[in-house]
Amino acid sequence: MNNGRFAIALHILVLLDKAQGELVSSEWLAGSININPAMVRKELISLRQHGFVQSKEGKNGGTSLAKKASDISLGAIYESVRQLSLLGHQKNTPNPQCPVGKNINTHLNNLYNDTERVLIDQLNKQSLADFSAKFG
Amino acid sequence: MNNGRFAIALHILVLLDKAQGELVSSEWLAGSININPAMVRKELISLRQHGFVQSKEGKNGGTSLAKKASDISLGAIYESVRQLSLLGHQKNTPNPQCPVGKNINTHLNNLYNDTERVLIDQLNKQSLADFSAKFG
DNA sequence: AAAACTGTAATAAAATTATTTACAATATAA
DNA sequence: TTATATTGTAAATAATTTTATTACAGTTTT
Repeated sequence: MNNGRFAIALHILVLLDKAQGELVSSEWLAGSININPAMVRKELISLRQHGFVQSKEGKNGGTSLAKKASDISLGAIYESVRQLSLLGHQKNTPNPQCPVGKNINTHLNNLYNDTERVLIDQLNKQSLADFSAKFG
Repeated sequence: MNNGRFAIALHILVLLDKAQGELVSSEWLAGSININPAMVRKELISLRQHGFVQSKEGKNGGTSLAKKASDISLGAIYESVRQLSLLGHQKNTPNPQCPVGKNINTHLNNLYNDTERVLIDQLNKQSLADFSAKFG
């Protein structure tokens, strides 16, 4: 993977869970995570697109969870932030004249996909509610 | 993770397996992977330190596998190139005054470790010999 | 109409990763 | 015993990716 976004997304979602439906501003979220509010808003775009949260504009606006925390699996959160394949190898351009080079990307991709499937299954064993509960 | 090195390391090891004990030069390896020989040599340092390969200096020198391909698991290769934790979050410095921020790194680390354990177990189901056999 | 927000884009900075260059050391072979 | 091929390693540079900042238009509420 590649993704510090996972930590940010999960952090946001835990905070929203703790807010119990109250609207929370991006500035407040940013204060807990200790990053810039614009970064939070950027991640919120994605979380909204994936149906995890809903936002309200304007004064006293903010964001809340769009579904129950027990219905959001950590695997789904992972999938919302993942970009490339797990082990990276974006710009892999081996020599096509070599029998190994010619085929390695196919075999690597198969391996990555299988591995990532297992990783997501593992994450799916836990919901946001489970994770959030660890914070007492 | 973070690691394009995994692809390079595995590619090198497959090539060495195919060479059946013949010494292979870093230049030749670099030609198949289509990267610079110095990059190959850098990765070889690590592979040597992990006991996967052995090198011979001087004219007609090169590198060969130091153990049977069936005794090198993909999980061990992964572990040789991994640096930080799986999902990245090196510079995560949340607000310690927030009850969530204060504890999130602990919980994230536990989650990452558990997840990575499963990932490595999955990779360990395959040896270098198994992977190399896919190349006919 | 003022204030407190979100939404979004553009830009900049920092960090990471990859590449190149260079050359000393070593071993073989002519 | 000299030329050559090769590893070992470091330093410098370049490219890419990630993260952060700034800015401001659009929305709601008061």
